[in-house]
Amino acid sequence: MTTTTNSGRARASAREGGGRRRARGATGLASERRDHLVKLAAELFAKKGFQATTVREIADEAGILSGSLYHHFDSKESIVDEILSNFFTELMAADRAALEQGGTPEEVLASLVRISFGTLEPHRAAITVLQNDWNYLKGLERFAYLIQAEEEVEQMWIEAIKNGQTAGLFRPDLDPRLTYRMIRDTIWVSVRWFQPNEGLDAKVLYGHYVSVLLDGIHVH
Amino acid sequence: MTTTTNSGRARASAREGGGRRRARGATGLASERRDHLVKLAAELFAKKGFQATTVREIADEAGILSGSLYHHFDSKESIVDEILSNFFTELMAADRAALEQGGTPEEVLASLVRISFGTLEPHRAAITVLQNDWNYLKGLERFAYLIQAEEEVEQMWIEAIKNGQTAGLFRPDLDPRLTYRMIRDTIWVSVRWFQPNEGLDAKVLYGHYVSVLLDGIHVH
Amino acid sequence: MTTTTNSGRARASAREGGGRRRARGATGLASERRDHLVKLAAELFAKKGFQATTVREIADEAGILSGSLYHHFDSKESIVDEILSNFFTELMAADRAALEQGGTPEEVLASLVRISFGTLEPHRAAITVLQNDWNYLKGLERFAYLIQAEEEVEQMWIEAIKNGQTAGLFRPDLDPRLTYRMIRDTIWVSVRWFQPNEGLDAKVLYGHYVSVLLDGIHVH
Amino acid sequence: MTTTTNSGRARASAREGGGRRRARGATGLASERRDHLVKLAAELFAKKGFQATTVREIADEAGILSGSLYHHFDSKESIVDEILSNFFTELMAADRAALEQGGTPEEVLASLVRISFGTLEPHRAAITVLQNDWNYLKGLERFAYLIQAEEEVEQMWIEAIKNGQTAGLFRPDLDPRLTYRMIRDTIWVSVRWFQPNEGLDAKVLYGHYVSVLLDGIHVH
DNA sequence: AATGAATGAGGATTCATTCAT
DNA sequence: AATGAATGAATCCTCATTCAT
Repeated sequence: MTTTTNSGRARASAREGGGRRRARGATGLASERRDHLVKLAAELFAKKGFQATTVREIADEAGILSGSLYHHFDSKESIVDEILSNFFTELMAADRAALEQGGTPEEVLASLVRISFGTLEPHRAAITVLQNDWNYLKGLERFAYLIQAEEEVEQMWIEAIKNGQTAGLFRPDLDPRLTYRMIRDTIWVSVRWFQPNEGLDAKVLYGHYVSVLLDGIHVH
Repeated sequence: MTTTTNSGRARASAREGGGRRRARGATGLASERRDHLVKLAAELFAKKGFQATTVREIADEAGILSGSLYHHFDSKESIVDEILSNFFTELMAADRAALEQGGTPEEVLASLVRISFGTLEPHRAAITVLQNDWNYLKGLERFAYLIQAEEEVEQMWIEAIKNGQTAGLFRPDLDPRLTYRMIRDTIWVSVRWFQPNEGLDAKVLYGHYVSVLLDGIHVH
Repeated sequence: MTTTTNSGRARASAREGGGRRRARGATGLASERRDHLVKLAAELFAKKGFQATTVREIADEAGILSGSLYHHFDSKESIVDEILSNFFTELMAADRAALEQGGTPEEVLASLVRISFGTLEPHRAAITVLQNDWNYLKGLERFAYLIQAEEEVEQMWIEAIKNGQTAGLFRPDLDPRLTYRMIRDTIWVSVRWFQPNEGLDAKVLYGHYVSVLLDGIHVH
Repeated sequence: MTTTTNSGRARASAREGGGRRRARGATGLASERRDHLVKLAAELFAKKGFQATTVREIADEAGILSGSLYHHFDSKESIVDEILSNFFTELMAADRAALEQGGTPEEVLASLVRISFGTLEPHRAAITVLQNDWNYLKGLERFAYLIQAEEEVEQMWIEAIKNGQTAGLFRPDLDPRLTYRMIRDTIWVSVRWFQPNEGLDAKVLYGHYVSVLLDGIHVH
């Protein structure tokens, strides 16, 4: 079991070798305090970026001194690790379930899209960090597992898209991988500007995006 | 005249009152040395991120000492400023020209898309920085002008899309603003993974994206 | 409450909005460590000047690393701020008390002079900094409050001198403001060369100066 | 002959060893350009302080690049050296002349005071630098000669004061050295706040100061 | 007489992290 | 669980000075 993540599911390689702090209980429940701190940090990371957020700012937000954070976490990286692995664990579990449940290719693809949109609000911070700080984080060995997780997700989408093409539902001239990336990017990047309030909620955005992706902007 | 930008066109407010270094000559041509340094820095910013790139790394790349960079630039920020304003100046000039040239709404929109794709290679570094570091840079007063530039671009696109709807070419149920953002994001985010070599060049990507955006992935 | 001053009394405008470090406890007592560091810094500032004293020198004197100073202080400026505001707070409180206590104009003026001389030893460092580095420090916004403090002191002196003139004790042809400045300068500038040991103590100096100022060097 | 000073008179020890730049012609006339630069630098040193004034600021003021200053001067220090030695050379020459000319002790002392006041305007910058930056400059070997110059001045004053005491004109209970310093400080420190315009000119200030020093502020 | 590019040494400051209490 | 003090390495930037042109 890793020292910093509960799931471990999303994590391809469990970097052991330590566990000096905070093993979670067998029940899988972490301390509320810890979870609270992760949430505070997530907000800050999303707002200011991972690098630009200092450990002191996180501690200030929590009303403690920066050194005290290290009672809960190994490092600043382990906090963001927890945020990101939580997100991927949930996303992949949902994606797998969608594929296992089956249905028409269109239904499966719609499920995948809906799942992605569904993460936009509960995991807004994680997605924002991924958008803004991935370029930096990907350089750290510790986050290599995220690349593998992302590849697994990609495979699931490509499979769904190919099934749709085989079934004659989706245009056969489209490259499944490019199509996946286009959809993925278009959804996740929206965290940059999408504000769930304002009369534009996630459902409207979802409807609009799915509609364009499926039928294009042309009048047919 | 600002000390950090050549064009000034993209820059809404000329922040004077510092400028002890490096005004460009009346010809509008900067020194070759300076331009070279900007290019080196752009590569590094794109690869490692703005914050994660140290001034020393830029200097090392140029074969000089870090302090010597300050003979050419006021600050690290003024380097990235130059990179970004160059990009926006060119993009906006091209967009404006496309609108002025006119044509059918479809032609205009196609031009805007083609222009955006066309910046992907010459301004790859700028776009990458914008994708990865904007969250940080937007917090700096000095980059407020970029927000205004982006808004002007948005208006041009929205106008083109609306014209297409009025002409009955584009689906009237689509929100022009959401549509613009979807297209913009989808194009620019691709710098994250798009490598122009590999048998997948910008034209193929362009063709694929335009095709999906115009006609959707559905078989009609 | 400011983060850098204990008294706040001498400080005309409380510059809030930073203060992530070091608020003093409710008791108004700073940590001994901090006070010790301020004293060390004061000595160095007095000896070498504010600008010429490096943060590393202060830290060296304290036996810690330069970065560690920032656990206690926001900046080098906030250290000197503390030194100077302590001095002004005390001086002004004493001056106010002297005026409130009343007495003949001569007694009041003598009190003011005695108070000024009395600060020469306990606040030698602050006065030295004021003499040597004021030209630099006055350019910093943060020290604008010192100008106002000085003006309040001037008003108290001028009042005392005018009272003496009204009472027929002091020559009516003298400009109270010029007279004040002459006395003030003459006292404080002496820190430049006055060494309290050497058989010339502050009392002798005080006696000499008061005698000349009151009666002149002429034989009458 | 030194490389940086014309007079050499005020300079106790002629630091040779170079003379690679700017020897003055046998006529004692330096280039106008050089004198102009010294004047510009003097203004800046007086306004901002010696340390706080950068070589680039001086060059900017002269409309040249900072490196170009080194065609005229060895170093920043040699500029201030020229400013200060000019001042001392003139002051000492005048003081010597006053003593040689003789007269009653009162006349001699009055002359010395008048001479000091007389330097306030033409040498305002030098005196200001001396007041503000002496604490720093005195630490530099190169300026040791100023200490000797100052001592010579002190001796002249003390002699004059003693003569006055012997003649029964000045109070015999006063310490001549303390009296000198009091007068000297009181005059020179006034550059800090004294602005020659404003209806308060040097003559009024002179009259006031002399009057107080000679007769005190008491009504007799 | 001046430029333009660079040096090199240092300066204040930041910040993740450690650790004794 | 948390404090308070400190570390140590790095960061951006400054500036007097040099020198080939």
